[in-house]
Amino acid sequence: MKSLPEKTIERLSVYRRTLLNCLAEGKEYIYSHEIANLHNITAVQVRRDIMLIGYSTTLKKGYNVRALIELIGDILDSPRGLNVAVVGIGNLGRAITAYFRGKRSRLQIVAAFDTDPEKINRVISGVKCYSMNDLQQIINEKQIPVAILTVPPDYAAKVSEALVYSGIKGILNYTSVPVNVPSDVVLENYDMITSLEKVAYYVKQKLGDNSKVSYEE
Amino acid sequence: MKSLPEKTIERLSVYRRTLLNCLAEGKEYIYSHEIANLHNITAVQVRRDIMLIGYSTTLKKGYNVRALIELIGDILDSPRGLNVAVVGIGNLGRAITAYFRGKRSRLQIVAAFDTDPEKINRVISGVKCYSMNDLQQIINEKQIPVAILTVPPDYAAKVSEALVYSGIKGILNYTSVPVNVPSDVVLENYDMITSLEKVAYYVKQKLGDNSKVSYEE
DNA sequence: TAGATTGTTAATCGATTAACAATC
DNA sequence: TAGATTGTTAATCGATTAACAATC
Repeated sequence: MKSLPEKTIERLSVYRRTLLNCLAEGKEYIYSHEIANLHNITAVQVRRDIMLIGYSTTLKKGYNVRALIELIGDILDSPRGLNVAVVGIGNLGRAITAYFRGKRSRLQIVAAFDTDPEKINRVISGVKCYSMNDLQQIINEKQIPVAILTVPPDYAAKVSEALVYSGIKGILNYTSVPVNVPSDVVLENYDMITSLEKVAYYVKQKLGDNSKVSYEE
Repeated sequence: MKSLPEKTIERLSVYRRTLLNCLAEGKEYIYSHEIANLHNITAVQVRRDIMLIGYSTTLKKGYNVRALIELIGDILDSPRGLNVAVVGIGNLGRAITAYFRGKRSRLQIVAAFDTDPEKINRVISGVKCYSMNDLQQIINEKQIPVAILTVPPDYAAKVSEALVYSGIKGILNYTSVPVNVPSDVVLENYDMITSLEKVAYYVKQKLGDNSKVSYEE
């Protein structure tokens, strides 16, 4: 279980949520092909992922849902949970905060940061907002290793530098600009413009194909 | 230029925005290693991407920024642009709409949909909101091939079905649940919970390594 | 020319899938 | 047993990178 493929990590996160739903519906066992159908992937891939995390069952009645959830938790979750900060609490920051609140108990959003005096020291979407000037202090006091970056594009570079300097270990970058971090800081780029342009590209391809039944006219 | 790798498409989208910035700063030519540094990738990868899109330069003073931007536009953009709908105009939907407005002129958000009577027929984040009941009618009238799905998780499955039925060709799924679409519909899953759990996982790994300088203590 | 740069093939790496043995 | 299912190796596919020829 040393080093799991990145794609497997992603799928485990998705599997877990599906499995939690199954459990809520009273389903205690699930076949690999059932998991596969729910995610539009193949049963082989599901079985391989499950093999990689070291789970196996002697029964032929599918996997034990509870056991799988627990095992995925052992892999993904930190034992004491992990604190998260939202940096930049504008439209997007607020939406994401609201979106996460209470969802994943092991990942707690414990602070927001902004430069707007109107927001500082207030509770926004259930999270206390601090001044960007107190970044380092709060991050240390509250032991926050993960930051969600939702500042305006022009601030992304400087703020991410400040985050790294303040001891942040992982950044989830929602801004549409690339940020630079040292190699010991985990960086995940989550570029919404790219994802939309990508869909648009493939849609364009399809529309082009279909012998002129085209929106492009 | 038949079929470009998916990863190349993603990078082209990012390159273009960087190149537009360069142009705004008056930079007319750019080396492959400059592009690479801005994106934390290798110059070889940049050159290969550029090779794949069929651009090349005889000069040794870098690529012509304007020409590259135009060429990327030819590949990614539809000649007449592409209309986009935001389906579910809650926190996240509004944030995304505000985020996109005016950014990419070739991808226009032309309609929002919701079930909340308070929202229907009002203009929200600059976009007219329609009833979810009028999905098919508006999508056809306005010729909207792409939908951004930001409804609450429990509605995702049904609404995506309705979108497909209404003739949508591409869905950008921001909900944290998998949706099922026929193979001729482009689907891009954009799971925020997964991306955060992924960062948390890799941060956990790092913290575990560093001989007990750990937040988990 | 020497150095910097581009363009491109071949090798490598990582992820998915095909094939199939094993088991209930 | 036959059929369904799991577990796992090997083959394949896709993406990145190494290596290097060509050019200014």
